[in-house]
Amino acid sequence: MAIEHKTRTQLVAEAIREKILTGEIKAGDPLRQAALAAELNVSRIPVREALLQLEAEGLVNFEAHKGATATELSASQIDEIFDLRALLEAELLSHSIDGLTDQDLIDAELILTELESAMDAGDTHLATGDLNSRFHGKLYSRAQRPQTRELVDMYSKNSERYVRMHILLAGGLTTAPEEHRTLLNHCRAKDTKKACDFLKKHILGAKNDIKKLLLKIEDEKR
Amino acid sequence: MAIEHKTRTQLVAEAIREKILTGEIKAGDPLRQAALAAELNVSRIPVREALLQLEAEGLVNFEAHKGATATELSASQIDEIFDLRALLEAELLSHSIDGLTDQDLIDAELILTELESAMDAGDTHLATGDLNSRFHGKLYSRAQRPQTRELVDMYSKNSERYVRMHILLAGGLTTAPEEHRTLLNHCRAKDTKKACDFLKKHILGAKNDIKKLLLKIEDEKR
DNA sequence: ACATTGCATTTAGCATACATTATACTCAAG
DNA sequence: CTTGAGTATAATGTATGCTAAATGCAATGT
Repeated sequence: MAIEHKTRTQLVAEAIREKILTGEIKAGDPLRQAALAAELNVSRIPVREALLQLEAEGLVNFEAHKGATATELSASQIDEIFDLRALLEAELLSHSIDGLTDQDLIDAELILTELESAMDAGDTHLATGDLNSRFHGKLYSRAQRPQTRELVDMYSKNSERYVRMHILLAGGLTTAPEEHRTLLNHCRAKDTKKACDFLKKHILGAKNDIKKLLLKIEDEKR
Repeated sequence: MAIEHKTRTQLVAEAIREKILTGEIKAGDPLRQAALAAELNVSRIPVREALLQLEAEGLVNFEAHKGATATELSASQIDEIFDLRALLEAELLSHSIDGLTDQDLIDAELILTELESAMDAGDTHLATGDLNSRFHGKLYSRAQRPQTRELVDMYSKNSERYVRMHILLAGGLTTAPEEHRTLLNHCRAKDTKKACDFLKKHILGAKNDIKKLLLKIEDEKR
């Protein structure tokens, strides 16, 4: 295994992405190239290139001569993104479900139990989001649709900070864990239609929770 | 109206994009930063940044320390991209169709007649692709789904060179113009289901044509 | 008091120069 | 003849510094 040589640009991109996802950089905040460069001990070039990458990921807005800002997602944008996720993830699942092996299903269940015990332990942040996306990822793993997968990953990354915010403010995921169990069972039964329909509902349900929260926050600003 | 100041990066990106779409740069070709910089009379910095943008658009692969190449789409990737397009464009249309005004429909029809006369005149290249995407764009114009729209635009840009290739080699679009008429009629009737189903078939039909061509080319390489 | 123009400051865009990595080639050893 | 280490070369990655655009502020005139 060759040691991998990460470029400064990649490291900087990771650093900034993390800052945005954790909320250290809030939506709308300007991202000054010089400040970031100084903070991370690099020149402005890798910072610029990292910002360009993050723009492609939808995490920052980059305006010529004006600078970059962390993207601010309005309630209507959240709406659209989750609709897209429902559409794309159902598509992925439909292509993956028949290829899922028994081992895959066991793995998925293991992740689920881990997720449940993490929630019982009151682990509201980090772990739950990660485990959640690992569970979904497992179910999509046999889809052989790399581009679709990439899209889905991008959008879930982008929604992550809002999910985290929601977990923080609402004190946990409101979407019950048994929803995941139900989904898993549909997959076990290889019932494509039921599984995909349920998945869509599952995602759209999460959307509504987050949207409510966001609308409340948008309101409070006035 | 303020004059718009295009940055060198943007200009370079447009130049390279055009080279790729017209086929001047063929799939798989390496893109040397220094050569492009010299050719376009800029330094390597804007070239690098342009290449990063093009990577986000899926036109270029950028590998650290190895350089950039024009992306090479295999038959299976074409397959996936067109599936995605069918899914996303149907989604867009479903959100747009009820909002389409009479004027929109007239505009769409005008574009169609223009397209038809261009094809009659034997204009195999440029115009047809552009008019085609303008027609589709018109139908989606009331969707109020900016992110979805952006995705769709990205993917049609990315497929464009293959469509052009197909037009060149097969001597024209095989998808008959009356398909567009049929689609337009469904939209006039505000028959969402029929319109979307037909649109999907329309896109998947184009997919199969192009895939056949691509498989033949891939075969001939052996 | 208000708008407007011009200047100063800040910040982004870009060119040049240097550092680092990957690759092709040479040459020696097995 | 093949293989492998080492070196040369060419390409990419990054730092530094200069240029140009945008923003804020002050001064001037109405």
